Amino acid sequence: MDAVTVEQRAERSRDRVSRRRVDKFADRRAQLANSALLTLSELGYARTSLREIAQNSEFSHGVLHYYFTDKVDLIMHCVKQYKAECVRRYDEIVGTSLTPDDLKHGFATGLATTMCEDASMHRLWYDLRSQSLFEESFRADVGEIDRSLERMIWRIVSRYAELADASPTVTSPVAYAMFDGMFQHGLAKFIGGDATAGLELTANVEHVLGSLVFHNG
Amino acid sequence: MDAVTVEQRAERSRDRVSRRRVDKFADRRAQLANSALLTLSELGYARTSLREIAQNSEFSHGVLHYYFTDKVDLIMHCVKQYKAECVRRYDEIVGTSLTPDDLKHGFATGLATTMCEDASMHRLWYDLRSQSLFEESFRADVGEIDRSLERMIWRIVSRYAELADASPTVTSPVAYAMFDGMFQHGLAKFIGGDATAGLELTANVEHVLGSLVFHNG
DNA sequence: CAAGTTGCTTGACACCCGTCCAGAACGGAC
DNA sequence: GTCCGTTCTGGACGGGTGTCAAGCAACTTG
Repeated sequence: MDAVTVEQRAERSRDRVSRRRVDKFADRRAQLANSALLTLSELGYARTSLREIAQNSEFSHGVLHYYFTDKVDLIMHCVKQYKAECVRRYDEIVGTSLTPDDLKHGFATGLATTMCEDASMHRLWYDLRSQSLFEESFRADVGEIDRSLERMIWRIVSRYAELADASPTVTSPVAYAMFDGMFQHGLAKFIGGDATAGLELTANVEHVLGSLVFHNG
Repeated sequence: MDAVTVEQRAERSRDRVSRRRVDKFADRRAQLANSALLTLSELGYARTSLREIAQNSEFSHGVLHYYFTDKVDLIMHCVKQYKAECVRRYDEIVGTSLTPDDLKHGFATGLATTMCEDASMHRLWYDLRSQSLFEESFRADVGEIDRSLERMIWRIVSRYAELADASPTVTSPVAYAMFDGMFQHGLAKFIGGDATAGLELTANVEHVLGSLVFHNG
């Protein structure tokens, strides 16, 4: 009588003894989330409907409720996936440089590159973050992503200070807020059609990071 | 046969020879825009419908199309009104201080005050700015507001440098991006329920503004 | 092969949206 | 009073939305 819920399907799928095959349920979820991510980043949260998402995938709209409990569940799964991808990108930026100038330049160009190449994804992030100011149910996940980004920025700043034999002059939240602000305004410029936005961001980030530490001794 | 359009009504109203009475047409527009602003700041752009706006006013939903051509016309009128109010607030902050520390402290507390008192308005602003990354028709107005805010910040920074016999170490766009970033993150914290967000913003802004200039001589 | 589970499609449901419109209510001029 | 332009109401229309359930297809298991 009771319908099988998405949670129960996921549970079964996790409990399956035969793990020869990868978990098809989670795979489909990820695949659908990926389609949704494309549509979301193109239309924005408000204008994206489940039917639109399904139309840009190879499935029909009904299947979304087979893999996700409701729209919020879908969106949040997309956001988590986005977060993982985002952190991965930032991780690539860190740790490859051994001198302070290398780190500074690598960070600045890395930010500018992802800003231009993944502009649609980033505007979706800012869209969802704005929505979380109204919709309380978004805040937990959005807040978690925000904190992970802040930690990422702080790793850059403190590592840069370490390499330069210096100490940061700002706290972690302030550093994140500053770079996030610059990134956001660069993104707006870029989406507005200004092709120099990337180079501008690179220069600005380099300058600010350089002036964010105080040399010891 | 042709219906009288909103533009024609506005035109007649402007052309009216007897100006003893204030322009009732523009008055009602402003009144309705004000109701709309309240609803918008409470629900956000996506979830606000014309019927909801009308319900929070003392009129019916049909009248909105008597005073505004369509939904975008209404929203944009609200945004313009918001912009005027916003600039007014910032103007109150500037020019009352004669020492650099007074200006620094006045600016920091002013920012924190409006962040807490008008939190809903500010989140609407960030909402609309995010929407403008997707909806091109929003960009002109949003960009104009953004530029006016940048000019306002730059007046603060350059005036502070002048009072302190120093020179700014960053450009106008970077200064705006930094303070905007801090404001935005403070707002998120405040709306998330953190009562110390105001004081934190004050301290952060004071610190950053102080380190944003280089003393001459 | 047959039975049963899972995956997916299709169409329906109730609701909300922006827009438009016929007409009621109002208000001043004659 | 009548008349007429302005202001406002409330409902209708077409379309889009999230959600759900009935049924079909495909695959797994006995």
